[in-house]
Amino acid sequence: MTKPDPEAGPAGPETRKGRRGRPPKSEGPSGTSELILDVAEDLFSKHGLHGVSIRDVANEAGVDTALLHYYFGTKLGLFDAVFKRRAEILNAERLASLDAYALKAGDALTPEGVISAFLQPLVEWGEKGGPGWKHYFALISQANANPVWGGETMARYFDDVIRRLIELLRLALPGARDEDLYWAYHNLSGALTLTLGETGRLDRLSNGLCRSGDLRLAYANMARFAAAGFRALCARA
Amino acid sequence: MTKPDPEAGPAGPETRKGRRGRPPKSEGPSGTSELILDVAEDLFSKHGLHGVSIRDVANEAGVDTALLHYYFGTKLGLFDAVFKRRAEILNAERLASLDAYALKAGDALTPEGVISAFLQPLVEWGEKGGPGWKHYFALISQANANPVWGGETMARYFDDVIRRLIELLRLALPGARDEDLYWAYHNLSGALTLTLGETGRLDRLSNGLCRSGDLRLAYANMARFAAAGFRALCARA
DNA sequence: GTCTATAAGATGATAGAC
DNA sequence: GTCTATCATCTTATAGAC
Repeated sequence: MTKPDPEAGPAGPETRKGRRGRPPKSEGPSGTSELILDVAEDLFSKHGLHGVSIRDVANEAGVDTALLHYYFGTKLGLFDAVFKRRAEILNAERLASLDAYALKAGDALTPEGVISAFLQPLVEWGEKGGPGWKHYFALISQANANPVWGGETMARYFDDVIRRLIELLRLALPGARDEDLYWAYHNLSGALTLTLGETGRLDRLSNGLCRSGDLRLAYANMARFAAAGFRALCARA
Repeated sequence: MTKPDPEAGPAGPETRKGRRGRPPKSEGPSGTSELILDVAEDLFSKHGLHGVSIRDVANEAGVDTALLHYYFGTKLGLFDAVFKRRAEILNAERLASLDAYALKAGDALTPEGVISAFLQPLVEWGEKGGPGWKHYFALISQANANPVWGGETMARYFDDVIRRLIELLRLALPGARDEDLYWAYHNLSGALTLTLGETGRLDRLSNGLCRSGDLRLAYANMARFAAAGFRALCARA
C-alpha cells in the first residue's frame, strides 16, 4: 500500500524545484503546500484522520515528511488546514445564494426555493470542482457522523450558514414552531450528509437504477423530499 | 491458530480471572470475549477502526493483547465481530416488526406505518438496550458515511431488511416508480444515519430546544418527515 | 523550502510458558 | 484461557545540512 515509489521520489519534487516567487493563481495545485493539502484531503476523506500517516501523505505527494511539519506543524494541523480551506469558499457562496434567493422571492418564499438555494453551490462544486471537492464533501460527510469531534467541528465551520437557512425557512413556513424547524433540519442534514458521501450504496441497492453520482438529480429529489418533510413537521398546531 | 467460534456462546463457567461460576448480575458481559467485544464496540464507535489499537482495547478490558488475537485473530477480525454481533438481532426484529405491521394493516398500508414499524426496534434498543446498543448505532452511523468500505459493509449486513422495507413502501404507495422509491429511501437513510449517531449537534444548534437523545421524538418526527417526503417524490407522473 | 538522519515510542502479531 | 516476552515494523516529530 505504501511502498516507496521510485518514480515519484525523484520525479515529483524535481518538477517544482526551480520555481521562484509566487506560483500563478490558476487551476491545479498552485504550490507545494497546496499539493500537500490536495493529497491529504484525498487520503483523509477515504481513510479518516487515524487511517492516514503523514508518511502516506508525503509519499503520495512526492515530498519528505519533514516538509509537512514545516508547513502545518502537526498532523492535526494538516487535518484542520484541509478542513478549513474549502469551508470558507463554500460558506460565502451558500450565504450569497440564500441572499440572492431571498431578494428575488420577496414575500413569496417557499421551502423548495430556500432549500434549493442552500444546495445550489454544492451541486455546482460537485459537478465542476474536480476530484478535490468530491473528496472534501466526503470528508464533511464523515465529520458529521463522528460522535467525538464531529458536532464541534461542524458547528465551528458551518453553523452560520445553517442559521441563515433556518431563518429563511421560518419565513417560508409561517407559524412553524422553532422546535419543529430544527427537527426538520436535522432530517435534511442527514440526507445531505449521506449524499455528500457518494458511497455508491444507493447504486448497489437499486441495482444501478439510481446513481449517487448524478448530483443534479440527487439534490433536486432531496429538495422535493425535504420541502414536503418541512411542511409536514411544521404545519401542525 | 485454533480459533474458538465466537457464536458458540459462553465457553465455560470459569471466564474471568480468579472467578468461579457466572458473574452475579445477568446485566454485564457474559464472558471474556463478550467483554472484549463490548469494550471494542465502545472504542471503535468513538475513534474508528484506525483510531483504536489492540492495546487500547486490551487495557480497557483488563486483559492482554494476546488474548484478543486468540479470540478474533486480527484487529479486523475483532472489528467484524463487533459489527456482526448485533446486526443479526436487529435484522430479525426489524423484519418481524415489518411483517407484523403488514399483517395488521392488511390492504391499508401507509408510509407512516411502514416506516414506524421499520424504526420501532431502533427506538426500543436505543432506549432500553444500555450503552452497548448506543455505541453500536454510532458505529453503524459512521460505517454508512465511509466511502471505502461503508457501502459494501452496509449492504452485506442490512440489505435484506431494506429490501423488505422498500417492498412494503411500494405497496403503500401504489403507482410509485421504483427509481423514486429508492431516491426517497436514500433520504430516509441519511436522516436515520444522523439520528443513530447522536452527536449532539442538534442540541447545540437549537440551543437546547431539541435533544438528540430523545429517541422517541426523534423517530416520530423522522417517520412523519419521511412519509411526507416519500409521498412527494412518488406521487408524480 | 526541501532534504537527510534519527530519536523515542507505539503498533500488530506470534511463540511459548502455565 | 490467559499471560510474559519479544520482534519487526511503523509512527510522529525534531535537528540541522544545503
